[in-house]
Amino acid sequence: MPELPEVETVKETLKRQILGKRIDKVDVRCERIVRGIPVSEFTHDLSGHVILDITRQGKYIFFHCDGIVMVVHLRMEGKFFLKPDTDPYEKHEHVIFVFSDHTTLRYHDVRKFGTMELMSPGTEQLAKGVDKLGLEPFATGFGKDYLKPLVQKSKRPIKSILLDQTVVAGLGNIYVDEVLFRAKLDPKRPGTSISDHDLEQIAVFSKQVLAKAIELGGSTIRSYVSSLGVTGRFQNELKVHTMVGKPCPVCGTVIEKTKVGGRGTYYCPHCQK
DNA sequence: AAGGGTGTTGAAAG
DNA sequence: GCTTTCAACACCCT
Repeated sequence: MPELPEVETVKETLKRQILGKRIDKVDVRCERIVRGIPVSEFTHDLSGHVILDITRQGKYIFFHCDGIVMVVHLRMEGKFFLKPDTDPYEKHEHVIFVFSDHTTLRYHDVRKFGTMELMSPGTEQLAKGVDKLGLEPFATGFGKDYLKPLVQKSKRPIKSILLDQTVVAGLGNIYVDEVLFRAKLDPKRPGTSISDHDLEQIAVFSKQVLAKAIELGGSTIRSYVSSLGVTGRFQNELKVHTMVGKPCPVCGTVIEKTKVGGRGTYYCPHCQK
């Protein structure tokens, strides 16, 4: 369920629920989720440590413990649930963190794409993927001038450029469609064709859309079971994404669905040039 | 009922 | 390099 607003919501919810808890043991039932080190080392290194803080960068979540940092990416369908340790494990609960207070944090991931990796405190910026992240839309310095060389020197479709996490950290398939609709840009336009004014629009709407989505707790589409902290309400604000066949809220033209860079893409063929 | 699609990303191939 | 395609996996919907 991960784009920046959903990950932010998960992070905030987790902070309220598990800060200060001590990990007694970790049960890994799907080994491929743990990256970089053997599972035995992963569980050993986390056991006995207290969760002191939880932070987010792009779509990555950092669990800061005393002496170790766990870097998690939810990929397509990763979710966390807090449950009593007496609850039976469910089918897709692949990593279970058992706390000393007999609660458990369950990592649920139907497709098993999510990742967890351990870093020494202070080196988490070097984690794979994190090391190449571009600026978040809210970061100081994010704006037209930052985007200019990254966008205007690329022939790739503007949508693909904005999905590239080394360019903008945090935008994903939903919010890119929404940003490009508000900026009135055809998702297939090559980066080289994007004007300075367009870049300004992209920067402004990236901030605006993500801020509103965070405020509403992210989006819940595809009727997911509500996961920890993620029963968002931004889906009610979506203007194009998932709206194929519906009228454009601006001009009434029927919203179309196409494919850009292999991703399902919703847009208004009249408004977005 | 097989095939295409799904809020991601990185490895491989061109 | 840069850009595109595809695989990782399980499930849902035509």
